[in-house]
Amino acid sequence: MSKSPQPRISYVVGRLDRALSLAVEERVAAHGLTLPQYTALSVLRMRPGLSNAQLARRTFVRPQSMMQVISKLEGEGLIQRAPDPDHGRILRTEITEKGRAVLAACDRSVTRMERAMLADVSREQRDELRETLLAMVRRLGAGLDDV
Amino acid sequence: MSKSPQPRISYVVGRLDRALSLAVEERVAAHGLTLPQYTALSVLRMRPGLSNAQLARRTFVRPQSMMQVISKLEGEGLIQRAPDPDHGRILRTEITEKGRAVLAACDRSVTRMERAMLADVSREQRDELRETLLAMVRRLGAGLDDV
DNA sequence: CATATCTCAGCTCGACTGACATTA
DNA sequence: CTAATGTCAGTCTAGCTGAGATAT
Repeated sequence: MSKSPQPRISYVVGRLDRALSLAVEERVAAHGLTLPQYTALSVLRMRPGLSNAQLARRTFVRPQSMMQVISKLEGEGLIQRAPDPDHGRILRTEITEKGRAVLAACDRSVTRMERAMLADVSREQRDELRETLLAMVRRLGAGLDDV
Repeated sequence: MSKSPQPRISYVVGRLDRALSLAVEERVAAHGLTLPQYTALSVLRMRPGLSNAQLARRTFVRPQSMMQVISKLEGEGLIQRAPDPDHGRILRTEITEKGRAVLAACDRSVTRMERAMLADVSREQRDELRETLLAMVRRLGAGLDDV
Protein backbone atom coordinates (compact mmCIF):
# COMPACT_ATOMS: atom_id res chain seq x y z
CA MET A 1 0.00 0.00 0.00
CA SER A 2 1.55 3.22 1.10
CA LYS A 3 5.19 3.67 1.94
CA SER A 4 4.49 6.14 4.69
CA PRO A 5 2.15 4.46 7.18
CA GLN A 6 -0.85 6.77 7.39
CA PRO A 7 -1.94 9.27 4.79
CA ARG A 8 -3.50 12.39 6.23
CA ILE A 9 -7.29 12.27 6.55
CA SER A 10 -7.59 15.61 4.76
CA TYR A 11 -5.74 14.08 1.86
CA VAL A 12 -7.97 11.03 1.68
CA VAL A 13 -11.08 13.21 1.83
CA GLY A 14 -9.73 15.22 -1.11
CA ARG A 15 -9.02 12.12 -3.13
CA LEU A 16 -12.45 10.71 -2.41
CA ASP A 17 -14.20 13.93 -3.27
CA ARG A 18 -12.39 14.11 -6.57
CA ALA A 19 -13.34 10.57 -7.55
CA LEU A 20 -16.85 11.07 -6.28
CA SER A 21 -17.31 14.34 -8.15
CA LEU A 22 -16.29 12.74 -11.41
CA ALA A 23 -18.72 9.88 -10.84
CA VAL A 24 -21.65 12.12 -9.90
CA GLU A 25 -20.97 14.62 -12.68
CA GLU A 26 -21.12 11.86 -15.21
CA ARG A 27 -24.48 10.67 -13.92
CA VAL A 28 -26.28 13.98 -13.49
CA ALA A 29 -25.01 15.22 -16.85
CA ALA A 30 -27.18 12.54 -18.41
CA HIS A 31 -30.16 14.49 -17.04
CA GLY A 32 -28.85 17.89 -18.09
CA LEU A 33 -27.47 19.04 -14.74
CA THR A 34 -24.02 20.10 -13.63
CA LEU A 35 -22.68 19.07 -10.24
CA PRO A 36 -23.25 22.46 -8.58
CA GLN A 37 -26.75 22.56 -10.01
CA TYR A 38 -27.50 19.10 -8.68
CA THR A 39 -26.13 20.08 -5.29
CA ALA A 40 -28.14 23.29 -5.09
CA LEU A 41 -31.29 21.50 -6.18
CA SER A 42 -30.79 18.84 -3.51
CA VAL A 43 -30.30 21.44 -0.79
CA LEU A 44 -33.39 23.32 -1.91
CA ARG A 45 -35.50 20.20 -1.67
CA MET A 46 -34.21 19.62 1.85
CA ARG A 47 -34.71 23.24 2.87
CA PRO A 48 -37.32 25.02 0.79
CA GLY A 49 -37.38 28.79 0.89
CA LEU A 50 -33.69 29.45 1.36
CA SER A 51 -32.42 32.74 0.02
CA ASN A 52 -29.52 32.84 -2.38
CA ALA A 53 -27.22 34.20 0.32
CA GLN A 54 -28.17 31.45 2.75
CA LEU A 55 -27.71 28.83 0.08
CA ALA A 56 -24.27 30.23 -0.68
CA ARG A 57 -23.18 30.13 2.96
CA ARG A 58 -24.33 26.55 3.35
CA THR A 59 -22.16 25.55 0.43
CA PHE A 60 -19.10 27.59 1.44
CA VAL A 61 -19.41 29.69 -1.69
CA ARG A 62 -19.86 33.42 -2.43
CA PRO A 63 -23.35 34.64 -3.22
CA GLN A 64 -22.15 35.68 -6.68
CA SER A 65 -21.10 32.12 -7.45
CA MET A 66 -24.38 30.68 -6.26
CA MET A 67 -26.24 33.26 -8.31
CA GLN A 68 -24.90 31.78 -11.53
CA VAL A 69 -26.11 28.35 -10.55
CA ILE A 70 -29.50 29.60 -9.41
CA SER A 71 -30.03 31.67 -12.52
CA LYS A 72 -29.55 28.72 -14.82
CA LEU A 73 -31.86 26.55 -12.76
CA GLU A 74 -34.49 29.26 -12.82
CA GLY A 75 -34.11 29.72 -16.56
CA GLU A 76 -34.83 26.02 -17.05
CA GLY A 77 -37.84 26.15 -14.75
CA LEU A 78 -36.38 23.78 -12.19
CA ILE A 79 -36.71 26.31 -9.39
CA GLN A 80 -38.76 29.43 -8.83
CA ARG A 81 -38.06 32.50 -6.75
CA ALA A 82 -40.50 34.80 -5.02
CA PRO A 83 -39.89 37.89 -2.89
CA ASP A 84 -40.09 37.37 0.85
CA PRO A 85 -43.38 38.90 2.06
CA ASP A 86 -41.64 40.42 5.10
CA HIS A 87 -38.52 41.61 3.33
CA GLY A 88 -38.70 43.24 -0.05
CA ARG A 89 -35.16 42.42 -1.08
CA ILE A 90 -34.84 38.74 -0.21
CA LEU A 91 -35.85 36.21 -2.85
CA ARG A 92 -37.02 32.89 -1.42
CA THR A 93 -36.16 30.01 -3.69
CA GLU A 94 -38.15 26.82 -4.08
CA ILE A 95 -37.90 23.75 -6.25
CA THR A 96 -40.62 23.27 -8.87
CA GLU A 97 -42.41 20.09 -9.86
CA LYS A 98 -40.25 19.85 -12.94
CA GLY A 99 -37.21 20.33 -10.71
CA ARG A 100 -38.36 17.52 -8.45
CA ALA A 101 -38.75 15.20 -11.39
CA VAL A 102 -35.28 15.87 -12.76
CA LEU A 103 -33.78 15.63 -9.30
CA ALA A 104 -35.50 12.31 -8.65
CA ALA A 105 -34.11 10.89 -11.86
CA CYS A 106 -30.61 12.01 -10.90
CA ASP A 107 -31.02 10.61 -7.42
CA ARG A 108 -31.86 7.18 -8.70
CA SER A 109 -28.68 7.09 -10.73
CA VAL A 110 -26.51 8.53 -7.97
CA THR A 111 -27.98 6.12 -5.44
CA ARG A 112 -26.88 3.19 -7.56
CA MET A 113 -23.37 4.59 -7.70
CA GLU A 114 -23.31 5.21 -3.96
CA ARG A 115 -24.50 1.71 -3.24
CA ALA A 116 -21.54 0.33 -5.19
CA MET A 117 -19.16 2.70 -3.44
CA LEU A 118 -20.42 1.64 -0.02
CA ALA A 119 -20.56 -2.05 -0.77
CA ASP A 120 -18.04 -2.85 1.97
CA VAL A 121 -19.62 -0.55 4.53
CA SER A 122 -22.34 -1.77 6.89
CA ARG A 123 -25.48 0.19 7.66
CA GLU A 124 -24.21 1.08 11.13
CA GLN A 125 -20.84 2.14 9.77
CA ARG A 126 -22.58 4.39 7.26
CA ASP A 127 -24.52 6.18 9.94
CA GLU A 128 -21.43 6.59 12.04
CA LEU A 129 -19.48 7.77 9.01
CA ARG A 130 -22.07 10.40 8.17
CA GLU A 131 -22.14 11.66 11.74
CA THR A 132 -18.36 11.86 11.92
CA LEU A 133 -18.11 13.75 8.65
CA LEU A 134 -20.81 16.18 9.74
CA ALA A 135 -19.01 16.75 13.03
CA MET A 136 -15.86 17.58 11.09
CA VAL A 137 -17.71 20.10 8.95
CA ARG A 138 -19.11 21.68 12.09
CA ARG A 139 -15.66 21.89 13.65
CA LEU A 140 -14.36 23.66 10.58
CA GLY A 141 -16.94 26.25 11.52
CA ALA A 142 -19.12 28.72 9.70
CA GLY A 143 -21.84 28.14 7.17
CA LEU A 144 -24.09 26.40 9.66
CA ASP A 145 -25.51 28.86 12.16
CA ASP A 146 -27.96 29.93 9.55
CA VAL A 147 -31.34 28.52 8.62
CA MET B 1 -30.85 19.83 12.16
CA SER B 2 -32.01 18.60 8.80
CA LYS B 3 -35.61 18.44 7.74
CA SER B 4 -35.09 15.37 5.61
CA PRO B 5 -33.64 12.65 7.83
CA GLN B 6 -30.35 11.65 6.25
CA PRO B 7 -28.31 13.70 3.83
CA ARG B 8 -26.52 11.61 1.24
CA ILE B 9 -22.97 10.62 2.14
CA SER B 10 -21.71 11.93 -1.20
CA TYR B 11 -23.18 15.28 -0.32
CA VAL B 12 -21.55 15.40 3.09
CA VAL B 13 -18.20 14.43 1.60
CA GLY B 14 -18.53 17.30 -0.85
CA ARG B 15 -19.37 19.78 1.85
CA LEU B 16 -16.48 18.62 3.98
CA ASP B 17 -14.03 18.75 1.12
CA ARG B 18 -15.06 22.28 0.31
CA ALA B 19 -14.62 23.50 3.88
CA LEU B 20 -11.39 21.56 4.21
CA SER B 21 -9.98 22.91 0.95
CA LEU B 22 -10.60 26.47 2.05
CA ALA B 23 -8.90 25.82 5.38
CA VAL B 24 -5.87 24.10 3.87
CA GLU B 25 -5.50 26.66 1.07
CA GLU B 26 -5.36 29.43 3.59
CA ARG B 27 -2.60 27.69 5.53
CA VAL B 28 -0.34 26.55 2.71
CA ALA B 29 -0.65 29.93 0.98
CA ALA B 30 1.26 31.36 3.92
CA HIS B 31 4.20 29.25 2.71
CA GLY B 32 3.78 30.13 -0.95
CA LEU B 33 1.99 26.97 -2.09
CA THR B 34 -1.35 26.40 -3.76
CA LEU B 35 -3.52 23.46 -2.75
CA PRO B 36 -2.70 21.33 -5.82
CA GLN B 37 1.00 22.06 -5.31
CA TYR B 38 0.80 21.04 -1.68
CA THR B 39 -1.02 17.87 -2.64
CA ALA B 40 1.46 16.91 -5.33
CA LEU B 41 4.39 17.61 -3.03
CA SER B 42 2.87 15.42 -0.33
CA VAL B 43 2.33 12.53 -2.72
CA LEU B 44 5.88 12.85 -4.02
CA ARG B 45 7.29 12.60 -0.54
CA MET B 46 5.22 9.47 0.07
CA ARG B 47 6.19 7.96 -3.26
CA PRO B 48 9.43 9.30 -4.64
CA GLY B 49 10.16 8.70 -8.30
CA LEU B 50 6.64 8.82 -9.65
CA SER B 51 6.29 9.95 -13.25
CA ASN B 52 4.00 12.80 -14.16
CA ALA B 53 1.50 10.42 -15.71
CA GLN B 54 1.42 8.23 -12.62
CA LEU B 55 1.01 11.24 -10.40
CA ALA B 56 -1.89 12.43 -12.53
CA ARG B 57 -3.68 9.09 -12.36
CA ARG B 58 -3.31 8.94 -8.60
CA THR B 59 -5.01 12.28 -8.32
CA PHE B 60 -7.77 11.61 -10.86
CA VAL B 61 -6.45 14.36 -13.10
CA ARG B 62 -5.17 14.56 -16.67
CA PRO B 63 -1.43 14.55 -17.25
CA GLN B 64 -1.71 18.04 -18.74
CA SER B 65 -3.22 19.39 -15.56
CA MET B 66 -0.58 17.80 -13.39
CA MET B 67 2.11 19.15 -15.74
CA GLN B 68 1.20 22.71 -14.83
CA VAL B 69 1.55 21.98 -11.14
CA ILE B 70 4.81 20.07 -11.59
CA SER B 71 6.33 22.78 -13.76
CA LYS B 72 5.80 25.47 -11.18
CA LEU B 73 7.20 23.29 -8.41
CA GLU B 74 10.24 22.54 -10.52
CA GLY B 75 10.71 26.20 -11.35
CA GLU B 76 10.82 26.99 -7.65
CA GLY B 77 13.28 24.21 -6.95
CA LEU B 78 10.92 22.25 -4.72
CA ILE B 79 11.15 19.15 -6.88
CA GLN B 80 13.59 17.85 -9.48
CA ARG B 81 13.07 15.58 -12.43
CA ALA B 82 15.48 13.14 -14.01
CA PRO B 83 15.04 10.77 -16.96
CA ASP B 84 14.40 7.16 -16.08
CA PRO B 85 17.59 5.18 -16.78
CA ASP B 86 15.60 2.34 -18.35
CA HIS B 87 13.16 4.48 -20.30
CA GLY B 88 14.34 7.52 -22.16
CA ARG B 89 10.99 9.27 -22.19
CA ILE B 90 9.79 8.96 -18.58
CA LEU B 91 10.84 11.67 -16.15
CA ARG B 92 11.05 10.50 -12.55
CA THR B 93 10.14 13.24 -10.13
CA GLU B 94 11.55 13.66 -6.63
CA ILE B 95 11.17 16.19 -3.89
CA THR B 96 14.23 18.31 -3.08
CA GLU B 97 15.58 19.33 0.31
CA LYS B 98 14.08 22.76 -0.16
CA GLY B 99 10.80 21.10 -1.05
CA ARG B 100 10.92 19.01 2.09
CA ALA B 101 11.46 22.09 4.21
CA VAL B 102 8.51 23.98 2.73
CA LEU B 103 6.34 20.90 2.95
CA ALA B 104 7.24 20.34 6.58
CA ALA B 105 6.29 23.90 7.44
CA CYS B 106 2.93 23.47 5.70
CA ASP B 107 2.37 20.16 7.42
CA ARG B 108 2.80 21.65 10.85
CA SER B 109 0.13 24.22 10.13
CA VAL B 110 -2.24 21.75 8.50
CA THR B 111 -1.78 19.31 11.35
CA ARG B 112 -2.95 21.90 13.83
CA MET B 113 -6.04 22.52 11.74
CA GLU B 114 -6.72 18.81 11.40
CA ARG B 115 -6.38 18.31 15.11
CA ALA B 116 -9.08 20.90 15.72
CA MET B 117 -11.29 19.35 13.05
CA LEU B 118 -10.96 15.90 14.61
CA ALA B 119 -11.35 17.03 18.21
CA ASP B 120 -14.48 14.93 18.69
CA VAL B 121 -13.08 11.86 16.97
CA SER B 122 -11.18 9.21 18.89
CA ARG B 123 -7.96 7.62 17.68
CA GLU B 124 -9.73 4.38 16.83
CA GLN B 125 -12.47 6.21 15.01
CA ARG B 126 -9.88 8.07 12.96
CA ASP B 127 -8.24 4.88 11.83
CA GLU B 128 -11.57 3.35 10.96
CA LEU B 129 -12.58 6.53 9.18
CA ARG B 130 -9.44 6.55 7.07
CA GLU B 131 -9.88 2.92 6.15
CA THR B 132 -13.51 3.41 5.20
CA LEU B 133 -12.73 6.42 3.04
CA LEU B 134 -9.91 4.57 1.30
CA ALA B 135 -12.21 1.62 0.66
CA MET B 136 -14.70 4.00 -0.95
CA VAL B 137 -12.02 5.45 -3.21
CA ARG B 138 -11.02 1.94 -4.22
CA ARG B 139 -14.62 1.04 -5.01
CA LEU B 140 -14.93 4.06 -7.24
CA GLY B 141 -12.16 2.39 -9.15
CA ALA B 142 -9.20 3.49 -11.24
CA GLY B 143 -6.17 5.50 -10.31
CA LEU B 144 -4.83 2.89 -7.95
CA ASP B 145 -3.58 -0.15 -9.86
CA ASP B 146 -0.44 1.74 -10.62
CA VAL B 147 2.92 1.78 -8.84
C1' DC C 1 -25.11 54.90 9.60
C1' DA C 2 -24.55 49.90 9.48
C1' DT C 3 -25.77 45.68 7.65
C1' DA C 4 -27.60 42.31 4.50
C1' DT C 5 -29.38 41.14 0.03
C1' DC C 6 -29.27 40.90 -4.89
C1' DT C 7 -26.95 41.82 -9.20
C1' DC C 8 -23.71 43.39 -13.01
C1' DA C 9 -19.00 43.11 -14.52
C1' DG C 10 -14.49 41.26 -15.11
C1' DC C 11 -10.79 38.02 -13.46
C1' DT C 12 -8.28 33.76 -12.32
C1' DC C 13 -7.23 29.24 -11.57
C1' DG C 14 -7.50 24.60 -12.36
C1' DA C 15 -9.37 21.48 -14.72
C1' DC C 16 -10.43 19.96 -19.66
C1' DT C 17 -9.82 18.42 -25.07
C1' DG C 18 -6.96 18.29 -29.19
C1' DA C 19 -2.70 17.48 -31.50
C1' DC C 20 1.94 15.79 -31.90
C1' DA C 21 6.68 13.86 -31.15
C1' DT C 22 9.10 10.22 -28.79
C1' DT C 23 9.95 5.84 -26.85
C1' DA C 24 9.07 0.92 -25.42
C1' DC D 1 1.41 -1.08 -35.20
C1' DT D 2 -0.04 -0.10 -30.47
C1' DA D 3 0.41 1.92 -26.19
C1' DA D 4 2.33 5.13 -22.96
C1' DT D 5 4.72 9.41 -21.95
C1' DG D 6 5.71 14.21 -22.10
C1' DT D 7 4.54 18.70 -24.04
C1' DC D 8 2.39 22.78 -26.64
C1' DA D 9 -1.90 25.03 -27.49
C1' DG D 10 -6.45 26.67 -26.75
C1' DT D 11 -10.92 26.26 -24.06
C1' DC D 12 -14.27 26.23 -20.34
C1' DT D 13 -16.11 25.96 -15.80
C1' DA D 14 -16.67 27.44 -11.37
C1' DG D 15 -15.02 29.79 -8.22
C1' DC D 16 -13.25 34.67 -6.99
C1' DT D 17 -13.10 40.25 -6.23
C1' DG D 18 -15.04 44.83 -7.08
C1' DA D 19 -18.77 47.98 -7.27
C1' DG D 20 -23.35 49.47 -6.68
C1' DA D 21 -28.49 49.62 -5.92
C1' DT D 22 -32.01 48.41 -2.51
C1' DA D 23 -34.03 47.27 1.84
C1' DT D 24 -34.03 46.71 7.15
